[in-house]
Amino acid sequence: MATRRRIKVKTAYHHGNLRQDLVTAALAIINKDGPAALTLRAVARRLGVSQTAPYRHFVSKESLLAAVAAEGFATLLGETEATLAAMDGDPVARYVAAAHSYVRFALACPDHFRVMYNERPPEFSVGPVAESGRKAFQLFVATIVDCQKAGLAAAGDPSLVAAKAWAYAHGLAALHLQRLLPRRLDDEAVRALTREIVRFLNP
Amino acid sequence: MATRRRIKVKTAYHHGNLRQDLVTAALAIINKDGPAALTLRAVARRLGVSQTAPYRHFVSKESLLAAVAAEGFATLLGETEATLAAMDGDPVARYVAAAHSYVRFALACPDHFRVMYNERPPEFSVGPVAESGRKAFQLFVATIVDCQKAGLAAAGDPSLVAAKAWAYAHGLAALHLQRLLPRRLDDEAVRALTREIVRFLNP
DNA sequence: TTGTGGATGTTGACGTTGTCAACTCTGGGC
DNA sequence: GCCCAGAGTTGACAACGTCAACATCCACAA
Repeated sequence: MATRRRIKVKTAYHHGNLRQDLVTAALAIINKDGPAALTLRAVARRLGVSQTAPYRHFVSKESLLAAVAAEGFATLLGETEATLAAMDGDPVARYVAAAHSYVRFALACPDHFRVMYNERPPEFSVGPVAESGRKAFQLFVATIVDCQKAGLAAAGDPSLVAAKAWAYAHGLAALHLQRLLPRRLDDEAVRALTREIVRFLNP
Repeated sequence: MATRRRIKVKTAYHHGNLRQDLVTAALAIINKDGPAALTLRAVARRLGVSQTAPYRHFVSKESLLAAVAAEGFATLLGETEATLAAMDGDPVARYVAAAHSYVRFALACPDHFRVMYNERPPEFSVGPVAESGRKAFQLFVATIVDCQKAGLAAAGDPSLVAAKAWAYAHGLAALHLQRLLPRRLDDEAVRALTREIVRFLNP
C-alpha cells in the first residue's frame, strides 16, 4: 500500500497495464511465429488473461493492429526528429539522414514496419494512426525545401521530390524485408544504398 | 455428346475447370470485399461447390494464394517480354519500358500485386511461384547490361542497378496502391514518375 | 468508515473458418 | 459393360473473433 499513486500495482485480477502489454505481446507473437499466428486469443494467453480481456481496450483485432501501427509511426517520427535535431545545418545531409532514419527503422523494427504497411485496413488512414506518418513526411519535405533554399536542389514541388525519394526508400526496405533483393545485399549494404536518394534532388 | 474432346462440359457434379475458376473467384472476392473477405468457403460458395471441393486442387488456403501469386508473376513476366519484344534496340528505352511494365501491371492488376507482395508466406519464395519473378528480374538486368555495352550506363554490377531501380518502381507502385502518395498523383502521374528510373543508370 | 459506480476482467456461448476422414459420383479405358 | 481413380460431397472438429451477462476491484463521496 506504500506506492500506489502513479505506479499501478499488478494484482491477480487487475493487470495493471494491459493495453500497452497487448501491443507488445502482439509484436512478440508476430516476431516469434509470424503474422498468421497473431490471434487475439494467443495474445491474451501470453499475458495470462481471459480471451475477451483485450476487448476492454480495443474494439476489435484490427484496432489492436492499429495501435501497433500507431506505435510504429510514433517511433519512426520520434527517431527522425531526434536524428535531425542532432545534426548541423547541411541541408543535403539532413535530407539523406531523414531517409536513413526511415530505412534504419524498417530494418530495426521489421514487425512494426510490416504491420504499418502490409494489408493496411482502411482504419489506418484516418485518425491518430495516420498523424505521425503525415508529420514524418512533412519533416522530410522540409529538408527538401531547405535544400532548395540553399540552391542545392532544383526548384519545383518539394512534395513531389519527397514522394519519389520515399518510394525509393520504401521499396528498398520492403523488398529487403521480404528477402527479395540479391542475397549479397545485407542490412549494411541496403542502408548504404539509401544514400543514393540524393539522385532525386536534381534533374 | 457432340463436342467432348477438348471442351469439358460442365455437369452438375464435375465442375469442369475448377482449379482455374478458384483462382479467378479468389481474385473477384478480394476485389469486391477486400482481402479479409477471402475465405476458402466463400470461394467455394461463389462457384456453387462444396466447402471442401477446393482441397481437390489446393492443399491449403495458402496454396490457393500461391497460385494467385504465380498467375500474377506469370502475367507480369509475359507482359514484360511482350513489351520488350515489340521494341527496337534503344537500350535505355528498353530499360525504362521494363520498369513501366512493372508499374503498369501493378496498377492494372492491384489485387494480383497485393497477393504477390503483401504478407508473403515462405512458400512464395520457392518453386514455380518464384520462377517467373526471377525471370522477370533477369530480363530487367539484361536491359541494363545492354545499356552498359552501348556506353549509356556506367560500368558496375548490373544487378545492383537493377535492385535500386526495382526498389524505386516497387515503392512507387506499393505506396500508390495504398493511396499514400500525395493525392494529386493519379495513375497517369505515377506511371510518368517511373521514367525517372533512368537516374540509376549513371552516378 | 462505508459503500457505490464505473472501469476492468471473466465465463459461456454463437456463428464462421480451415481442415480432416469417410463417403459418393462420374467418365474413360480394359 | 465393368471398374477405378479422380473429382466432389457430407459431417465433424478445434480454433477463432466477438457478444451478452456476470464478477471483481479501486477511487471517491458521504
